[in-house]
Amino acid sequence: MSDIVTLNSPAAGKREQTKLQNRAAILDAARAVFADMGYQAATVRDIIRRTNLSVGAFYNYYRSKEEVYEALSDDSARRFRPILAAQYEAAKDFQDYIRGAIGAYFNFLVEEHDSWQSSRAEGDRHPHLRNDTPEMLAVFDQVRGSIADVLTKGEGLTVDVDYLTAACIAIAREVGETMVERRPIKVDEAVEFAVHMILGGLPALPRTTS
Amino acid sequence: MSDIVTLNSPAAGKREQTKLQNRAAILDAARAVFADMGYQAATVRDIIRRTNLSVGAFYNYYRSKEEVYEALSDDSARRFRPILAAQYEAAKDFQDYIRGAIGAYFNFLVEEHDSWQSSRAEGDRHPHLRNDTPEMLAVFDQVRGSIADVLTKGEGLTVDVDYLTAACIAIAREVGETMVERRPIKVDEAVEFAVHMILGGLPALPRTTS
Amino acid sequence: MSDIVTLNSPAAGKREQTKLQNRAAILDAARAVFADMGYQAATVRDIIRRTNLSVGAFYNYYRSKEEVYEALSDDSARRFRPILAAQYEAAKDFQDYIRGAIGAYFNFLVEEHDSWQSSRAEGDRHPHLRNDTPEMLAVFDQVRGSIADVLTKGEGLTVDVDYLTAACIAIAREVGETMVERRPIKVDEAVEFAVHMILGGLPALPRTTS
Amino acid sequence: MSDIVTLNSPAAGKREQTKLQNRAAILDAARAVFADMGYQAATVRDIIRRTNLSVGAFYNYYRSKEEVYEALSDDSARRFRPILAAQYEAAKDFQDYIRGAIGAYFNFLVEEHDSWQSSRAEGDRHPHLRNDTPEMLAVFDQVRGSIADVLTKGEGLTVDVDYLTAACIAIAREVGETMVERRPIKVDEAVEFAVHMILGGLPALPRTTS
DNA sequence: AATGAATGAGAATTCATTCAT
DNA sequence: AATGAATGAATTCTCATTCAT
Repeated sequence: MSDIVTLNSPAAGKREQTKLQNRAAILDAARAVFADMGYQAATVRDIIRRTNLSVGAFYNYYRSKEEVYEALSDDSARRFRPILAAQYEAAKDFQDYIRGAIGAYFNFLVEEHDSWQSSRAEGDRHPHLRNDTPEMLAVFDQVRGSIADVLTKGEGLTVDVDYLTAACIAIAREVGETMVERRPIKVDEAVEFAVHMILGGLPALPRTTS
Repeated sequence: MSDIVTLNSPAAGKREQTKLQNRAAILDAARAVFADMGYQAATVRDIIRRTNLSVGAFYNYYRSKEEVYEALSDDSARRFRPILAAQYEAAKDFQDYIRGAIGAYFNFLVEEHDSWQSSRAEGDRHPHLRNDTPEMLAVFDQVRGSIADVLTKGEGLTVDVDYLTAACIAIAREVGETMVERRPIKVDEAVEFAVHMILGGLPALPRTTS
Repeated sequence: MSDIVTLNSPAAGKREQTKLQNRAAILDAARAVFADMGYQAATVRDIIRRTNLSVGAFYNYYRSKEEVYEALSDDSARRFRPILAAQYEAAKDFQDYIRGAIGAYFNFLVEEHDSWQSSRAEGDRHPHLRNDTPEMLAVFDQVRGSIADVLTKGEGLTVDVDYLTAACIAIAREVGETMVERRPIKVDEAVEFAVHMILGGLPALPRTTS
Repeated sequence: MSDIVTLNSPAAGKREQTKLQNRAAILDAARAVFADMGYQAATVRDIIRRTNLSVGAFYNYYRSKEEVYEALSDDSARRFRPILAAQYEAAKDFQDYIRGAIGAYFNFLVEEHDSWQSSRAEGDRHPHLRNDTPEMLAVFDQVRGSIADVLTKGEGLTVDVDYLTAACIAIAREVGETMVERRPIKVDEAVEFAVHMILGGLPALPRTTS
């Protein structure tokens, strides 16, 4: 949830408090709504309905539906970035890094997932593809970037970086998605699977001639 | 005056011809539009704009945007099914099958890709996630099903089938996507990569205790 | 039905025959459709669907939906006019005329009614007002005219002619409507009722001072 | 600053005021439009055009054209019902009742008529049949019901109740219509006419054998 | 700031009419 | 003439955004 920063920040008058809370409320509602019906189908009224606020108030905080979308992306990215960075710091090598990043991502995923009521009401045509949420897309970009980063400067890996990045992100994405849809959710198991899938495949990959 | 009936394309009046062309034109336009902006964002007008036809004509052929969506899915599935089935027949074992299926899918992908102008014009918000096309979703479902099928009845594979299927489809999806976005398109290279990624990872996977 | 004149007219080539038949077929279909759903709600396709003809053919015979409406009016009026005229000739006095006119109208009504399948399918909001058919309106105008006519030149009737005409037409209309909705249809009974209602009321009416 | 709450129209904020006015404006416009071109032909745009409001506003107040229709019916019925009930109470016998009901109806008619600008602008195809307004139909139903009611429980009247009701309503309807189209409007005269027409005709009616 | 009604551009769909065959 | 697909204006309705209170 996005209220991490809203409380106890020094010099927060009651007014400022309320403003921050409302901002967060809108983001939370939007998160849920986008997850339920996708960005396009979601209406501003859908969002504020999950809120104590009025349509007007919505536009006091965000200039448009799109701005909320972006705020959501930024928010997620902002929260996920330090976690990923920490993994990066702590990592000894690529294998270590992958394990850390996947772990971080899967845990993040579970937290997010919990925070949605996931009302998942009517005929959801794309059940396996409701992670095109602004949040997730932003996080994917991060992970993608960091994987590419590690691979590029990594020890003599002469594989196709584009493909490997794509594969890593793909595995993380789909295995993660599968994970949160099972009961009970076993994060470690999923991490193990994804990690072994990636790292095990690695030695077998065709070498690039460059 | 004598050759009216002699043109030996069976049962092809000029009228019927045009109708088939129009039907195809709408499908093609819809394909492109869905690929460019996604199903939800696409409007009927967007579709017919890429066509010589009028709004009315659209509704002569399809009752709604959704019907086009389904036609597109059916179409893809229909074309892809036999190819996949052939691979299944020819396959000796899982490895064989995977290679065949991936190969078939990547070739299919290239064909599809070629058939779109891929105008990919302006504000493309999700460049890396535009394979949630009806076409692709239908094909994914196919591949997913057949992989699960092979895995299930396969020789003593005691891995998590859900995860493995997810991973396979994920790799195929994203590597394929990456492939078609590069110039020149090297199908074989991509197939090699994906296949090795999957098969190489296999032995390393955690065994299920069941 | 409108095919009274279509057969055996001298000098009718096969072509002319067909044309007349088609014309009549359209009118018949339109009659039924207008009766079922009203002029506004009826579509040209609704009309031709009850026909062997194509949309194009429709416009070969009539320039517009409205023209059919008018043709229907004309047609009815043309068929009803001589009947009414005959009554007028035969009538000795106002009472005689009223009886004759009402009788003619009610019989006409029953014929018309029979000629419709009266599919009367779905939610008909105005069951008591589906006699605003072009046909009926035209006939009403006729009757209205002739009643006014008789009254005006009639023997010293010093009543309000406008009102009396209105009342006569009203009674004829509604009693007639009621009649055709009952089973079995008893024309004579209805005629008796309407006639007595009108004629019985007559002596009681306030005299105009002129 | 002190009198904000003191304005003693009970619970009437300016906002509420405006809303009520808009609601009424839409109803008025709809009344006029339905009267001018009939329910079927009328479009929502026709209605809001006679208003200061926008299309959107229409849908803030009513969900569809049909809902306006119903609101109109309800409105009329609601206003007319008590008047009719009062007549029913006051009436000594059938004759009394008829006079009262007709009188009430004609007065109601004049009020309604006055409240419309009756723009009756262009191509008015059915000048003599524009009382198929939701308003009027609702009122007819009322009158019809109450007449049938009185007749049924009335003293030994062995006439055909269906026909008599139809005839009464018919006379009221058409004479009323004629009345409001004349200048000057003389309500009493019209009432006299209609009442005598009905009551005078009564003794002459054929008896039912039951 | 908060409210929620008003706005109006734009979406889906229908249908009278035209026109190529 | 007959056919029926094509056209596009017109209709209903939605929804992001603005604005008066």
